[in-house]
Amino acid sequence: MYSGEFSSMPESRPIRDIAYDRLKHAIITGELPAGSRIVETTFADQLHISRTPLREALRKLERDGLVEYVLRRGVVVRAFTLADIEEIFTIRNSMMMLILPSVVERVTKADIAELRIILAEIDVALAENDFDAMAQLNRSFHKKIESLSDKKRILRVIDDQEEYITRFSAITIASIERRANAHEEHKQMADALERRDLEGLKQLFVNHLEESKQTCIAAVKNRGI
Amino acid sequence: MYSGEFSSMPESRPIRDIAYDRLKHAIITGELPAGSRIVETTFADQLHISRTPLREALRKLERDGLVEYVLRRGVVVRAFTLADIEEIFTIRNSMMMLILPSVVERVTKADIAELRIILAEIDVALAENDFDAMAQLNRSFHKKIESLSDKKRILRVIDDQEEYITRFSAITIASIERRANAHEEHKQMADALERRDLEGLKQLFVNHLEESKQTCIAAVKNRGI
DNA sequence: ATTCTGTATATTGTATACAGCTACACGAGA
DNA sequence: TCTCGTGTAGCTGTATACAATATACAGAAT
Repeated sequence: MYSGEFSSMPESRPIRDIAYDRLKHAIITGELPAGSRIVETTFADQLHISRTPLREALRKLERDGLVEYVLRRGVVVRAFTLADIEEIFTIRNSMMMLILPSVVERVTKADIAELRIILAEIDVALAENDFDAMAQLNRSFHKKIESLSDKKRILRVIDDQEEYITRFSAITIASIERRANAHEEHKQMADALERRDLEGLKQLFVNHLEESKQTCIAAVKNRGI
Repeated sequence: MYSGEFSSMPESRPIRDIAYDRLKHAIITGELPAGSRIVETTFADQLHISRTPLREALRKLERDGLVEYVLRRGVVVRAFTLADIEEIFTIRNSMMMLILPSVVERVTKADIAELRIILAEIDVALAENDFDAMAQLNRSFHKKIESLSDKKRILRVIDDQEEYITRFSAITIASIERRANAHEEHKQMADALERRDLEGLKQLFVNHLEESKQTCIAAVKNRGI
């Protein structure tokens, strides 16, 4: 029956997952700001799908904590308080401390090379003031380091928490000194990782995340959420 | 149309949430063991509901990580490895360390009294060898302590992780010496909390969770999951 | 003017219909 | 006996239909 824009992928995942990804992306990027109401018929029509898979996507987002469900009123994109941001960074920091030993243990020369490539790309993005690319690359850098660990469940916790703050990454990057400093810190991380210097790496992460948090909080205070 | 067993609650939550709770409970208690396939039509009939709300419940369980989804094959209750259990306790321990300061800061005399009541009830359950009651009460004890914190997001992480191991609580309690020791440790926790002895409490939790973990792992190794 | 109320409308909650895929059983041929 | 279709039953994926409820708004009563 359905033969819309997804038909090109014969082996494709269920439509509900595609809808889920789209909505999640829209929320994370801020395209759908906090407080937005997600009316099922409207969004279903917009995505050219029926309500059924859309609703299933909404149930997932509900469990993710990205949207809030009100009985008989549907879902609304959730807002965040400064306390939320504070906790998210705290959790993330704590989880990083837990996986870093396995990261240091498992890292290979090839991994370091990959990290250096990303850093070089960030250099370019920095020079070109390409904020979108920077946000993407910074995320890749962190993801790459995290992926070196084999602690799947801890990684999932980190991932879950990260989803919430990604929408503020643009804000953080907008800060001139912060984006330069962050880049410098990333380079030091790659170095520490190459030396398999666990303690050094831990300290770098603690500082890095603390700085990011402060920048994020300051920015949100100024602009509101 | 529907006038089944839920009709007695006119203001009730959506059926999908009731189905979600039921399935979750069944998984957590082990009534639905790992590997069980959840066939939509079968379970929908069983719960006297249609597939639609059941499917939405399944999407939530999927995000919880309690079931696994296979394309065009539906969902299966997920299995756990020892590595999973290890990580779950690690995460939980780490999160507890993060909330304990706020717990110690916010605890009141009334809270302590509540804890002592639970402890007295555990005394009774212990004497009567009522394992179910013990499991329930132990959980209440921990929940009560956790609830003293105001760190909502961290609490949610703890809660999420706890869901996974609850199904092993019966195993843990089955160990004679462990259940006596655990009770003793709980009493010491209440005392430390009353003294607002943060460091003591931290140490007690680290030991308590470590012991629980070891018992859990040993039991699972013997019986399999 | 204000408040209340009835009704229309919008939107969610649930059930059902139908299409398509997958796995498995069964039988034909080697 | 084994292998390889091939049909069929069972199940999932999606769409649609229908029911129930909340909201908005107009009009009546005060």
